[in-house]
Amino acid sequence: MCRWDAWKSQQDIDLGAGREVFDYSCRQKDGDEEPEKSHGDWRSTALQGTAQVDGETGESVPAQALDSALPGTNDTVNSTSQTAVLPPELPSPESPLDLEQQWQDLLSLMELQVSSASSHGSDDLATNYTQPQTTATAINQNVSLHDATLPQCAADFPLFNPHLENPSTDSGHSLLRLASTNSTNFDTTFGSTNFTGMLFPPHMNGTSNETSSSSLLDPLSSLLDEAMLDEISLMDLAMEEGFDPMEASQIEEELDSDSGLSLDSSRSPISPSSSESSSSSLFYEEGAVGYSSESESNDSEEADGVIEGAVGGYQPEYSKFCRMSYQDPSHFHSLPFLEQINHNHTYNLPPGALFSNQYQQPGPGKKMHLKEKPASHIDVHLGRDERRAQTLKIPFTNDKIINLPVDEFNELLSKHHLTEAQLTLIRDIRRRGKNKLAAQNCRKRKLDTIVHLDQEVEHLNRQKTKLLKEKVEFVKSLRQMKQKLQDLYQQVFDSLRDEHGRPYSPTQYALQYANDGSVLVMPRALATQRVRPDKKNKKK
DNA sequence: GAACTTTGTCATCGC
DNA sequence: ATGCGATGACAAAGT
Repeated sequence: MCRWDAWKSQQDIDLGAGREVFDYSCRQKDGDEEPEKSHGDWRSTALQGTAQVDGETGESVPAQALDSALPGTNDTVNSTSQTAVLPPELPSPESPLDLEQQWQDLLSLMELQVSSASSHGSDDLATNYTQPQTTATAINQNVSLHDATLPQCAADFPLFNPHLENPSTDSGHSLLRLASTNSTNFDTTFGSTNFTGMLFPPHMNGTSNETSSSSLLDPLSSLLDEAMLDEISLMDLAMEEGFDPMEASQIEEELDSDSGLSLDSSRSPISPSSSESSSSSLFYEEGAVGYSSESESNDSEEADGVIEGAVGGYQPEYSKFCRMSYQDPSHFHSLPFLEQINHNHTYNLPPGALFSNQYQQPGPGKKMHLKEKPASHIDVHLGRDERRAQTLKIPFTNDKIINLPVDEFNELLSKHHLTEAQLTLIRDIRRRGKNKLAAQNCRKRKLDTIVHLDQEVEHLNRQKTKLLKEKVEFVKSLRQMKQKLQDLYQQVFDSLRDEHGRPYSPTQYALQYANDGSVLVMPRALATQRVRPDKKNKKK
């Protein structure tokens, strides 16, 4: 600043006499550059809609598991056949993702079964369930529940294999093994959780209710009630944060179009209605409008035409090119846009824009002159180099000084016999002029980078919304599956009969899923005890 | 007149 | 070593 002040003072002293000579023609900006002003409010709210997520769940059903669980016959509780077979051969939950997938599979599986049962198996179930089976049920003797049967229901509810194992008799309690084909299925599916908690409804009065459902499937409940519901809450929150269902279709279209970065028209750089067009528009409107006329005037004055074409990209057409290029919103969608920005160093000013001649002054000083000295049109700030050049009688224009290539510039200097002061000034003018352009380019690049980053933010927000929606769908599926599992449990339990053909009391007995995959009917008092598969196998 | 933006300039860095 | 572009920082002018 001190430097500047000193210099300016010097300028005033040196050039004071010649001010009115300079034609500080007003920058066209005064009249025409207003559009460039606005940096568009492209930061508009992030798109909140999202593509519809396929709500279908449970597509890949472990059919073999169900099939094996669906013997279709009443050879259910076969006491001789050891381990009852409950076959859901679901893969081990290696990860939460796997577990989720298994849930999906199980859900679809159940849906199939339920539909099947409702369509043709209900009657059979009713009859067969009351039909005492000859096959011994896998009942633990101590509870006097021998010969518990699991009739036809097994066929309709493959979750429980009809081949009930006759549990060990030395356990001191009756266990009705309903199913166990292998030990890798259900237990692992449910994270090695003792199925007792899952399959022991508090009251088994034959009707499912909410209380029973809540306590029926503890693992499920934990899954849903803890993690999932939290996530639902998150989703709800996300929804509240601005998701507008009305925009969903629109956003969906955007996603479908694979645009990914489609811009709001209101933020389009070419939007004429927006007083705040995008920054890019600002840039190129500036380059085109703010300096094109100056370039034209320059053309008229630069008769020799040395400048034109001398410096690559400084043709007058360049400004138009830039403007047209960046008016196209498509340029905002891809990296080539940025590449263009980064490599096109000509999109700021035409060659003659700044120093077309010593009498033409670009720059903001015009307005000041209109206020202060409309007659002189002197721009103290931007015109100093020109004034100094004229004072030192530099024999060529500042335009040439700044824009000529190095070789031509040196050649030009060699052609003239210049004093040291003149050479110094010329080099300063060149340095400042180039740096001025560089600064303009730098600022434009910076703004363009911001635009691009903002678009990235929008895109990521859309992705986030989409994923949250998918998560909601998954949670819904889990809930449905949970309910179906509860219903299935209820039906299976209700269908069981002891050796006297009487149903088990839901208050005294419950189904328990052992670690080895078998399902047992055991007293509720023992339900809380974890069934050790190794011991059970020994009992077999 | 304060606050903010725009623009030019300088210093510095890295190529 | 030199030139040159890029960029942060600063200040003046403008809004």
